[in-house]
Amino acid sequence: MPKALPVIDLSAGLCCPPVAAGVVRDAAALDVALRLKALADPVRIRLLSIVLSAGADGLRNVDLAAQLGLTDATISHHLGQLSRAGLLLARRQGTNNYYTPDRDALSALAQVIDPRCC
Amino acid sequence: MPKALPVIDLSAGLCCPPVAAGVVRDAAALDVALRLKALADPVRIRLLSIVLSAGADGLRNVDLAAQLGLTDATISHHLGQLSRAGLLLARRQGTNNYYTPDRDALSALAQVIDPRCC
DNA sequence: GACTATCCTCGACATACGTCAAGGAGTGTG
DNA sequence: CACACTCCTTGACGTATGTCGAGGATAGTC
Repeated sequence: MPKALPVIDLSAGLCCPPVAAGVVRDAAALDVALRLKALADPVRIRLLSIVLSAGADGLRNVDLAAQLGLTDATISHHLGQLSRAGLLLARRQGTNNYYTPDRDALSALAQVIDPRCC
Repeated sequence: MPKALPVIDLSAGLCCPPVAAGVVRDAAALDVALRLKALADPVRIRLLSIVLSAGADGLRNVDLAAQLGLTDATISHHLGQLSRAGLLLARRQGTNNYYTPDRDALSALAQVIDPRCC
């Protein structure tokens, strides 16, 4: 990518037809690509699976940093990526930030790239 | 990523439990992440959608280059990424290479990241 | 053989990305 | 107020990535 990617609001829900439904437009392709890019990292995959397997209360930055063996700065970076893509929800409580997955957003993203579904 | 990612054979079928099924192992996370990374590009999303919407015979490099306004070298690069990730199949015929989507692989990848499905 | 078409590889360039160390901003608690 | 804990931001670093131009390999045509 030679030029900077345009900034897109990814916190809104995904609303794109599946890639198999027809040739996607530029904007839709970029939207999907940015969400997938937020997911396309081994740390973030593990992070998501941990959060998905955790209780409904969610998990904190420190919890995840300890479990993944990375610094809190790095975890904060990854959490930011996932949150900005709308795949993770944050709930502030005192000094703590509890993160929970947005299962609807994940499911919607999955359906977009599934040529079988829908 | 400070150090080079280990090379993994992605041409084989995806065989991972959904991320919501439990905390995924390092290797599985890397496998899924690499496949998603192959998909996490606007050009490759458009490319896939074009190939998915095309006939069963598949499309050639030149066809896609013309439709996307990129050079054949760039298209070759993207096609290589998708093929190496096992998401695209190539069929050689004379000097032509016809590319078709691997719908099963795409569907499998979608199911891995879908917390609703399965 | 000469020419053309298709595809791939290579090298170069600019940009984006993951990680950490250091430090700052809030929010509790004594 | 002082201290501790949690989280985020910034700057720096090495690496990876997308794009192109140039050129090479193979197959088909005249």
